[in-house]
Amino acid sequence: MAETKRSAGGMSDQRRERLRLEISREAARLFWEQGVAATGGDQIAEAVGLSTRTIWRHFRSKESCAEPIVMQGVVTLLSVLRSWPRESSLEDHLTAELNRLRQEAPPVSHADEMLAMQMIRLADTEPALRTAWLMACDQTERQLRSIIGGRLDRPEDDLDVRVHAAAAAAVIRVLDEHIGAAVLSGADLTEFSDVPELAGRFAQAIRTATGGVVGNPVA
Amino acid sequence: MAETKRSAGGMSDQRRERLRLEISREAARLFWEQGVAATGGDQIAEAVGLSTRTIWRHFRSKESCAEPIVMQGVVTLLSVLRSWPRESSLEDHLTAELNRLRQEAPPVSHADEMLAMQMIRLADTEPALRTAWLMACDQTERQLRSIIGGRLDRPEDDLDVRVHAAAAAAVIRVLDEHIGAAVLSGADLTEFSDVPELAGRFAQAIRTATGGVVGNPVA
DNA sequence: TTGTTGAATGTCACTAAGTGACATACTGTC
DNA sequence: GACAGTATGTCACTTAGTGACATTCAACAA
Repeated sequence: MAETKRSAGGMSDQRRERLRLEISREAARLFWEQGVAATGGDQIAEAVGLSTRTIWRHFRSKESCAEPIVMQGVVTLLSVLRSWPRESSLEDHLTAELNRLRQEAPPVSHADEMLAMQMIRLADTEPALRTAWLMACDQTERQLRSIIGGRLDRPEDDLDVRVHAAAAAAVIRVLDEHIGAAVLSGADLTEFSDVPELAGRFAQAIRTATGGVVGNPVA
Repeated sequence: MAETKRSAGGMSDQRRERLRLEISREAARLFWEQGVAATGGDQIAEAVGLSTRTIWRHFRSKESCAEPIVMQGVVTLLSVLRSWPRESSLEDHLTAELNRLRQEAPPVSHADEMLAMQMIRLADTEPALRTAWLMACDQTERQLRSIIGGRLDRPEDDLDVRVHAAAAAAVIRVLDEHIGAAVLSGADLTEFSDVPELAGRFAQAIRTATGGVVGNPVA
């Protein structure tokens, strides 16, 4: 299990995150295969090869085991937004970056993306998982605050920044839910393989939800 | 405990909601006074005068006991929006209705509003309560879908309608968090007693978040 | 009044989520 | 190789939450 080195003062954040993700993968697989209620902490622990006690050291509750894998569904978009240079428009940057990622090694595996979509789907009917999904989106929103705050040269706890971040996070969530549902229904995958079109939809939605404040290049 | 009559086929929804609210009030009070972790199901049950088993018949989890009271923080706005006539602008309708409510009997007591704010405040540091708050906002969003769908003459599961509803719900949530925090910090209550100003802020935020689609009168 | 019916509640035993405490194993440093 | 600190395992324990069945209560009918 030891794959990465530890830095001074405890387990490195990176290693901790990797482990959480590993647990999350197994938990999500079990949730999907047999339902949340039918999956126990013992079962998750056994699947990942740890003691049950250790699971609860890394997650505060059973449902929250789904959060990291569900986050994988938005980390790509989030990291792309973090590298958004001030002189580019949202559409241009998104299109360029998503195209680049399509060719290079993808940052998140296809299997993980499927698991994330399955969890979001389950969240539609299982209240326990819905809380996990909403908490993941809440994290997204907090990260968007610093991104948008930086872009507008304002503190990230500024009210307007928070309002814009919340609106942006909300539309990203709905689009994610929509795309996930479509993919899982066996819909045409090609519908979402047109990168400029997809990037345009996200960009346009964010631009609209923030009243045009987030989208244009800034001086 | 019997206060309302039962209609055919079980407890009336109204009576059920009243009971849930009553439980929620006691739970919220205890959560605020001694923390969520230190409050047990038995304690909530005793405070409201029911058996513990009955608490779990009405709520799926301890944290969810906070949802109804937290919802009270937005029901007023939501009911005002539901009565929004097509020929009015959002600003006009909000101002008129909030003014009317200020004079007539308020639909939700001041004590309940304080409890709601306290729960939202706690949600900032207690993950367990944050899930309850986010779930309450999720309910708000679903109701906004039908309101916005009706206004735009579109089905409520239409993608654009869902996107607009999500953005609107998100900004309402942030404004609520902001106002709640300000009130609890002992800030000037008069800052929020200027009805036209307050209505204008909500209206403007919703209008912006929906790209101007929600706000104007419709033919 | 009395009997009947159906839903809400109470009681109690039980499962499972989650924690505290302490022993052990691992990992990097000297 | 000894040392120090952290992660993990083990086990007892608390408490959230459920299932099953008895009881109470409100409405309605005879």
